[in-house]
Amino acid sequence: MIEIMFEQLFAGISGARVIAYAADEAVFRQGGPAEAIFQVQEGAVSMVRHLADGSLLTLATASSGETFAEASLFAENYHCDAIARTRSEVLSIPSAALRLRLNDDAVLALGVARFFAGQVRELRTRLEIQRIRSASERVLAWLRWRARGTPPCLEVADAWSRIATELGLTPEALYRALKQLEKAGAIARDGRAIVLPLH
Amino acid sequence: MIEIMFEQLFAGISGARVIAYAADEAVFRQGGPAEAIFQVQEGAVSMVRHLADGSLLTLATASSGETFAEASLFAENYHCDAIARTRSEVLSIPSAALRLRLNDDAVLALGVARFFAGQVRELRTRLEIQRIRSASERVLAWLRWRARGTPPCLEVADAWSRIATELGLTPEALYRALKQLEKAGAIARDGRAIVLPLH
DNA sequence: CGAAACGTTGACCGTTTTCAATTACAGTGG
DNA sequence: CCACTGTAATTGAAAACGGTCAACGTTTCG
Repeated sequence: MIEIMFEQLFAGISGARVIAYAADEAVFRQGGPAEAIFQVQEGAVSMVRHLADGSLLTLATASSGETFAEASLFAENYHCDAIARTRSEVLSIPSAALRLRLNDDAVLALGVARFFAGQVRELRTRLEIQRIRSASERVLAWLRWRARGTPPCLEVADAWSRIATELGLTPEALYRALKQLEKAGAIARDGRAIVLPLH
Repeated sequence: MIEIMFEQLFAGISGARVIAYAADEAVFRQGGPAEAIFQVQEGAVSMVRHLADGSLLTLATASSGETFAEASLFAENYHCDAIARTRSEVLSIPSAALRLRLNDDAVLALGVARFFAGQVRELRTRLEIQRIRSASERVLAWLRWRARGTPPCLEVADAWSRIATELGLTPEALYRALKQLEKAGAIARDGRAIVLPLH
């Protein structure tokens, strides 16, 4: 869903390209000119801020499908480093042309606002799910959030270990939670598909 | 910061008013017409979705200063309930007038986009901090994020117990983490002020 | 003054992490 | 076609950590 919106939004902007980065390579540096807005195609990119005492603080990590450096639409310079965590491919959308158009084109600006509003909603939900302390309740909440249809079900495309990271759990804890939920009848598994029976 | 931006943004919109809600009272209901966008002044309001099987899923909880139902700018109906968790006061900004203006006024639309982009950044960082498992490292990351100046320091305005909630910890765990950080020399405390010594 | 919320500490318990080992599985090259 | 290699999935056991409960001191405010 995010990808589609993102692609639609910026379909009219020329100069988009996909760039590959090695692990630990910088996509951009704090203080550098804010030239583009990005979407991770493959891999993961962390936003890292250099603090006054020389230490580092990770502000965010964007994985496949997620965007980063949206603020480059509104700022002159980047306020953190973007470092590829692993070998990554990143779609880069130049922001200069976009910025120009945004000042005249209310519809485009509104589209951007709408896109960000959607991200806000998604992030809030992820945050709410993160605060659930019990591993299995957290996993169940995540599944219920992602599931579609009647009965609600979903195909898990990513590796479970990656999902464990998104959930703030260790892979082991996730496996155990899934098993427990299955045993309790809260979910049914068939390969990578999960079904949530209606009570 | 969020409050200021929010107030600025919607300063020109008429019909804003503050409404008080009792605990468990609904600000709006899923399916109802999306008539306003809100900011919590006092208390806390949860967004709750009704799922197919009749159960509930909490999507977000907005506390003092935070906004909710931004999506009412883009949708006809609310997609969840908003329920006051405690006695709350909520600033309500009618969205119909706003929607009209947004289609013509690119600057306002861009301001809204910028506002949401800021929220996205903040939420991403909170999410990143939430995944830190160790209580004291989580607290330290939060402090480093919020601290300003040299040496980095911050005044804690809210009650610690509220901050504990924001951090996804119990108050007890937070007190212990603070004590531990202080003993380790990672922070210095003076009443409600926290200083982060430069190494 | 008294009530209510906040702050602080201690002890115990349960869950998750951690570490380690094993199995399944996909891709690769002999 | 099969051994080989790396990654993901799974299970077990022990330790660590934060949650919970309980008690008490402190501050705030009507």
